[in-house]
Amino acid sequence: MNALVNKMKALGEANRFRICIMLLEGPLCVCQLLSVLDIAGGTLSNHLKILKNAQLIDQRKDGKWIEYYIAGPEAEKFIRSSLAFIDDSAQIDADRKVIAVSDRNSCSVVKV
Amino acid sequence: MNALVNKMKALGEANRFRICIMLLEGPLCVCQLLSVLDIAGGTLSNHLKILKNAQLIDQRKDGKWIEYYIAGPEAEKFIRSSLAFIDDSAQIDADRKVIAVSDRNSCSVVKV
DNA sequence: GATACATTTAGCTAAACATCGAAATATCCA
DNA sequence: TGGATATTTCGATGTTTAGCTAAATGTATC
Repeated sequence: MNALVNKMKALGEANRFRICIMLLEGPLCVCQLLSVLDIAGGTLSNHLKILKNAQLIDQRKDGKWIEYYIAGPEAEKFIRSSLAFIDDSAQIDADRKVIAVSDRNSCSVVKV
Repeated sequence: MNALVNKMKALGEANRFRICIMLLEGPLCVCQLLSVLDIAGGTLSNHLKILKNAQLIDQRKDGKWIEYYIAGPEAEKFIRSSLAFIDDSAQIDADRKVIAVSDRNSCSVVKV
């Protein structure tokens, strides 16, 4: 039961929820996530650690970047099943649009 | 999205999760829940308020007691869908056994 | 109305958490 | 090697949360 409760707790925060939904579309590096979310790098790193501890996501190195992705089929099923209960998808739709055109080669961490 | 995130956050705590699972079996009064959970009455009352704010449960008066129950079909679907992802159901099975024989007429709030 | 039981509220503490900014670490490329 | 970019770690801070106890409120029954 506790593993499930941890997953729920991990998804029970708006930024982390948005991260997971975005990762359903495919792997993303930290700088891409950062370009969508309005939080500091350190904060994002912490959220990613929480999601990883809950076994919802995992990471791999890809050259200069670190890619995050949904941890596995079980995690994906769990996150997808939550989509059925979304009341207002405006934020999610907006995130998807940004991510769709996001390019890791041009998302400077330095915010203007 | 936020309503869903609130539901997740509400279920992302072990005692509250257990409460919801027990209520799937049928309405229960506070003293019955109290006889299962190892927390103080004030703490339980607070958890119930959080679950109610998340629109997962609701309450009604029944004479001397206050009955809590799953808020509606949507809430029930949401909670039930989580059952598919439970890793270890020992706690839940145990709770169900206690609740099955629980009687609101003989569950004194005064703990011995 | 007094008493017993059920529940909530209030006031408190300690732990957990979200956040920031800055420093530290890692990688790539010129 | 050095500069640019990417990411994590660290220390600090304010907020939230779970928990307790005790007091307050509500209801039923004698």
